[in-house]
Amino acid sequence: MGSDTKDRILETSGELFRRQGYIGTGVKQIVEEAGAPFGSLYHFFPGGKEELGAETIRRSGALYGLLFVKFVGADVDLLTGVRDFFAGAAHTLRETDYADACPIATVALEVSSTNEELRQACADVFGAWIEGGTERFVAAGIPRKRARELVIQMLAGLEGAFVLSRALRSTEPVEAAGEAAIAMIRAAR
Amino acid sequence: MGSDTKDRILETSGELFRRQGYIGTGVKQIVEEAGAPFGSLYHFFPGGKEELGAETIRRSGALYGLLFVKFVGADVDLLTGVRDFFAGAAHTLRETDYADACPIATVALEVSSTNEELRQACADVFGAWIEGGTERFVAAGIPRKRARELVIQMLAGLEGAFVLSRALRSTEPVEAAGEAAIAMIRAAR
DNA sequence: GTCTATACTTTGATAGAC
DNA sequence: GTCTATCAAAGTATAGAC
Repeated sequence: MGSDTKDRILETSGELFRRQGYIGTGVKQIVEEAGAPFGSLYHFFPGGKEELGAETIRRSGALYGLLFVKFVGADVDLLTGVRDFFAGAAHTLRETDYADACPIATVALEVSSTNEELRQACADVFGAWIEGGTERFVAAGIPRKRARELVIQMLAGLEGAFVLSRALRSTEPVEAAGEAAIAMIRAAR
Repeated sequence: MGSDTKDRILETSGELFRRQGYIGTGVKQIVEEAGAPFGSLYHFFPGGKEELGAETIRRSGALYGLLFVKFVGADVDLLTGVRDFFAGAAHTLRETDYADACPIATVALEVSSTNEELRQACADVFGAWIEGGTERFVAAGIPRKRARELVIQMLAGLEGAFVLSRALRSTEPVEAAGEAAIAMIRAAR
């Protein structure tokens, strides 16, 4: 079924897009770091870099959504889960020298005004995150309308904190955004 | 003193970096849209694209800081000013088909792990915004420590909302982030 | 399906006439 | 200082042997 080579290419492109963005990552670098033959890229992705980009965005986005669910699952306290998720994000930033933040934010900003197909892929991922988060917050007893707004506020805080933390090389923004999310959730219950 | 041609180049690169990022913008496109001779770029920026990039980041960052001061000056109510600033950001997004958001966020994410000089330029801009905002919030009666945290939370919310709004083509995230900022400021007084 | 070689385009940058 | 022509390198994509 799933090809090993194709999976390796997608995993590698996901890592590189997260650190360097879509435009800043060359297809030669991807196949080289994936240990894949150059021809395989166009075998598995006939649409070239753009098709690979779209598939990478959706795959990385789905995985990051699962990471959130792992921290903030239905079985754990919402407040505790969110706190742990932000703490984990700060920890990962420090461990990776501020390279590993959101897997699709850089790409989203790069392509939003220049590539409609990739912009749509990013929009689908963000939309799924917002809807999934809203369901989780509703399950915790927050009214749906407020739940959706709250998820967007939390996600925006996280994404913006990643921008600031990566540039400043400090986890202060991520920690501050986590505190804001916790305070807002506490007030909403 | 200041050269017209150099100013036009910086203004053009600022607009293009905001929409397409640093890597996605070619020097040829910059001089063409600036109506400047190609040779002038290397006359005014001997360090090439990187020197132009650093100067553009600092210039655009300073201008955007002034825009915030224009909305949230010492003479206007803090809450009103912040509300108007977010409303203005949402309005600009709609007017520009979601192209004009933060002038340096795309560049910041692109270069944070790949170009130390440009990363430092972005860090200087964000640092100045945070410090300037902190002073304004302190002047409004908020304790310094909380003021700094609050400014970072507001700025993170804005930056992240820009990422979401541009990709989703909706001002909902920017509006939600504005509401969050207002609520947090209100609670801090 | 794998892999190499290569075509074609665009990029940042430089040289040199004027 | 202005402007054109051009370079070397890197980018994406393709052809074709195996």
